[in-house]
Amino acid sequence: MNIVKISDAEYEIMEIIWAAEGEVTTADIIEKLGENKWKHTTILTLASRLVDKNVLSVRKEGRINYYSPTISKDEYKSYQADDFLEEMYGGSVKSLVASLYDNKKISEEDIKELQDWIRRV
Amino acid sequence: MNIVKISDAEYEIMEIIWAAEGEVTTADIIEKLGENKWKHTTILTLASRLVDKNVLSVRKEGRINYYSPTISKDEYKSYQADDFLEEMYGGSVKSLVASLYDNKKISEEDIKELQDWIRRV
DNA sequence: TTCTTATTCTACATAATGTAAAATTAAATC
DNA sequence: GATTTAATTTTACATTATGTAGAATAAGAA
Repeated sequence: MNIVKISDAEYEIMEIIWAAEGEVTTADIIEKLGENKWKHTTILTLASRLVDKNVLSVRKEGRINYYSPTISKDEYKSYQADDFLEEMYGGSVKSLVASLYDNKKISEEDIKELQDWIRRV
Repeated sequence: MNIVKISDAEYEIMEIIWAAEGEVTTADIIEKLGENKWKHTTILTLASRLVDKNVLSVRKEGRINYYSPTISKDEYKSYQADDFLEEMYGGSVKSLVASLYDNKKISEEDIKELQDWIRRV
């Protein structure tokens, strides 16, 4: 499956859908966002783009759309992470982490936490 | 310093400049790229956009431009990496690596390599 | 002074994104 | 069944980034 990047506005919609369990209707999305964030047609546009991007699927029942994610948030993020890793560090996590460390973007603490995780894996 | 993202074409120019040592002229860039990649004005446009983005600096002597990076390739990459990390994993490397691991984007081998690196840091 | 040539300006098409009105269609109501 | 309501789909449009380069300008060379 080819996961494409989604925009900031699209991501906001996905967050709501990921946070919910089971299917979500447009009304649900509007409720979570608060009526004043976007006009409802805007939300529908974003949702349909997400469907185009294969990250959201829709089931139609009468005139109601029921949306559900085709991929979990964690999966989505890991796809993006892997993409980035591949693109920038030739797929080497070590290179990524070392680069962050050398440029002081992460601390000893961060490394320690990572170390702990590795031990437990 | 605020590091912005640079486009693919811009990145190609930067790679040449990063690979060189010291200042680089337009002629140098054209030579490295091969005459047929882009028209020279295209290269100049890209270079000027890189200057706008503060990732390239230029020194003018007569009518010749001498370019040099304002940031190393590794620094640039680490900025992007940090950005990504912040955006997607709230700055936690552990979360990033765990997510990659859980979703099978990286192997035991990769983890082992990371482990070795940590030991030596 | 005129010609070359390197650089800067201006231009333009394409794609992504944010945003939403207009049109359509399905359901509810009279 | 005809009409109103409400949800979805279509169409639209401005803005920005990007790839690409021709026109205009300016600085040395001849």
